[in-house]
Amino acid sequence: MVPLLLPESIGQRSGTVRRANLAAIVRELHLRGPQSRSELVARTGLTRTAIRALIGELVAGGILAEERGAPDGAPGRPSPLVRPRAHDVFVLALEIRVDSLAAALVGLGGEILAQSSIARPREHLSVEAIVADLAELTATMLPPSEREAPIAIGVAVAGVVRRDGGIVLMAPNLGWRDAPLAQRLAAALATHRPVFVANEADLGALAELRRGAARGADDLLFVSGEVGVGGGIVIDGQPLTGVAGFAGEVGHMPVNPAGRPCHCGSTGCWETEIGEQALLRLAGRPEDGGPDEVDRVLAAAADGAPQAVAAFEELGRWLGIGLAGLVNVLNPRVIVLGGLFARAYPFIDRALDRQLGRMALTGPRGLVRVAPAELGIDAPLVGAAELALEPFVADPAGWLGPRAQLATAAGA
Amino acid sequence: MVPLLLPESIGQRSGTVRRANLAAIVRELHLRGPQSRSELVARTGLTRTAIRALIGELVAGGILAEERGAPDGAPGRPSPLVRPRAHDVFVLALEIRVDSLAAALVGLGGEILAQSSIARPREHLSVEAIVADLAELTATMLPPSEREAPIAIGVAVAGVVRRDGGIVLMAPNLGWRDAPLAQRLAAALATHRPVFVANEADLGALAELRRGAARGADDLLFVSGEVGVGGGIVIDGQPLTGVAGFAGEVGHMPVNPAGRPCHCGSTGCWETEIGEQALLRLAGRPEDGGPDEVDRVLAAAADGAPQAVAAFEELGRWLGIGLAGLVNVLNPRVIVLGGLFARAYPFIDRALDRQLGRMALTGPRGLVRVAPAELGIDAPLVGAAELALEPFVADPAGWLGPRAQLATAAGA
DNA sequence: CACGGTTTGGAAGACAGGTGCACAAAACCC
DNA sequence: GGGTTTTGTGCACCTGTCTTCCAAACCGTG
Repeated sequence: MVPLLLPESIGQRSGTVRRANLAAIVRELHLRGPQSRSELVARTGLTRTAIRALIGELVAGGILAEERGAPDGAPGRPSPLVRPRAHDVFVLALEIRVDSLAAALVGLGGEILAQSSIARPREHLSVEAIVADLAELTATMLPPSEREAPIAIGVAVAGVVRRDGGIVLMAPNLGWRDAPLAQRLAAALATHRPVFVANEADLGALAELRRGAARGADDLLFVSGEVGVGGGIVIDGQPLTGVAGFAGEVGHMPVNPAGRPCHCGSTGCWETEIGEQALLRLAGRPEDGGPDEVDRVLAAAADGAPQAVAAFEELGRWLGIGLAGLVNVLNPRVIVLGGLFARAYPFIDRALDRQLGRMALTGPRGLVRVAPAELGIDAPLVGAAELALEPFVADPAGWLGPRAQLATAAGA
Repeated sequence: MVPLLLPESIGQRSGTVRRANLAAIVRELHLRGPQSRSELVARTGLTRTAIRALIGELVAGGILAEERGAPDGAPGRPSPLVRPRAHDVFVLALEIRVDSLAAALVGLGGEILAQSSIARPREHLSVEAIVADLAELTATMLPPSEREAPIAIGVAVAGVVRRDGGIVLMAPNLGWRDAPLAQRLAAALATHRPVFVANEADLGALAELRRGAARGADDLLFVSGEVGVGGGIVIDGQPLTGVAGFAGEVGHMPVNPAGRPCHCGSTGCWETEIGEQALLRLAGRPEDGGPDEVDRVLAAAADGAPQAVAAFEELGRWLGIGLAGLVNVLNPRVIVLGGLFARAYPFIDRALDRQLGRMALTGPRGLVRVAPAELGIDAPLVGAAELALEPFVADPAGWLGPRAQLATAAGA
């Protein structure tokens, strides 16, 4: 797996090596969980001596802890187990959903320490109102005295976010345009910790890649059906944001120029064929019925109601058409379907595969793997935590304080 | 710009630093041309001392040369000019075109040292026959005694190439399937140098990014119209190959499910709306007329013939529809149009922009930049050279011999 | 329960490679 | 020709990993 953040300068100095090695150890533990020292030696290719010094520094810095590993019956001196101190190094993850707000505290290593959510009226709300609600929600998990305890804050939002993660350029469902969400949120939370904002589908993709259905892969296409259709692309472990943050807006890929007008101003967008409204239309229900109607269609399909089953088949067919285009452009290893598509997966499965087989160029060993999401509704929240943890994981040396003493020096 | 090749092990050792710094210097000179030593100091952020030692090693290794820079009127001791020794470090670039074969010798820094091509009958030809012709073509530029002089060989081919660049999985125009081109070519050229094969559109993209219309950018979408429609995607300086090498096959993106059958077996592929045959159909000419008919349509449009002009407008419209989808998925900084689209650019320009404006999500400052290719028919050949040079540029230390003496040691 | 075998942690010195500083060299300007 | 500026050069120093040797801790066996 490749670091998300690139080195700042192209010239490397000696210190770069140590920083890279500290990062390699922390990333390994973050992604694969606690390991023995000697496992880390094997994985990084470094010597025991080097690993010892690096881990010593990270333990002294309060980032990792070492403990006696469980005896495993193997001969030889047992190697201590190294684990991230999730309760000391953690982030606050937030998500602005269509009809709720969610928050979680997530520690290094991915452990969810606390989680909560509140309902939100499904109508346009100002940045100020939502930010205030998020602050209130946060207060239920984090007493005011610990406002600065999370090392960073990550936010998932259904909208286009500028590449640097500060400003929400466009969020149709919320009616936002050029909203300085990061700044407002920092003020409302009364924290000086950095706030990182990103698109919910991009973060869902990251979450499924690291902790969900695509664990182990490093290329992924994530397509999630909600009110609209969002997409997230990960290439070589890096989320693809695009120049302006628009990448992955697969819902507005034209698939049917003779089709219906889309609210984005274009015609025949994929979203108009596979979005929530398209499903309700196909099922002969009121298009604006919202999630309740969708649930009813799902229930009907589960009961075998012909119109519902047919509606999902048609949805699956259009899903396959769009995915075929994306496969031919991106050739990903895994496609993960989230939101509505995950819940409806058993009903769209066959039509989707058939269409994909017809239209996608087949690789040497058949098609890409298509799988429903594993993390469900929490995917973007988990992704927001990963986003917020990323700068730390990519350079833990920066968090070791002005000059953390080496373990050896501290011991003397 | 980011190295194309990733480090092998996640643990960094001290030696890594020197290798990375040698690579940084060579890459800088390769991409931006000859520079003074002090410019390199400024760009890499390394100290004069470090740069001196590194350049000394590269000069001693025969990779770079230092010479007195031209006096520029600035005060202070003049800094020597460092340039790549293009005549000592060069590659052989080959391209298998629809109706010709092309070859070039390209030096480090991108200088074309020699170039030639021969015609090829437009019919299916075996790997053996083409490989033999390529060897013959090569012999006209490179005497047998210098067979091993190029440090590597790069080949551009219109087909899907396995990610590792050894095997052509599928080349419809040539009738190949799982063709071991790299191995056969090495045998025919009687060389032990490595042979790298890649898709011509991917290489065209790389070439336009580094030496053509997208110089300076590091994200690019390249779409080229030939018999079929090929595409190349570059993200953060890295060509996107996809898991199996299929990435960038934009020609087979479905854009019109109610459209025509495509030779790939699917229906309504972009290629069926914007390929050579589509143009000829729109212009009311025989679909199988080939390049000569295409030239006639271009000439007619230049004369203002209504049917030809209308044909290009319709082509531009469909080009815009597909590009809008790609923009919404990839959000690239630059789109470069090659082949037919570059030649027809003045006639498709307006319709394309109009359609793109209608269907693409607009970034903060309007749309992406769309530009015709600069390198013309040579783009894939230039890209093949870049491909072949890449391993060298990414790690020149490996070419410095078992143990090249340091300049200081050599001087003593 | 003592013993050897095995695996791992620990400490000192070697080696690699970039930094910083003082000084010399080579240009320009007046 | 002297002063200024910029850059190359040599040397001591710092950071950081590798190598080597030894000690510690666990297993199995007699």
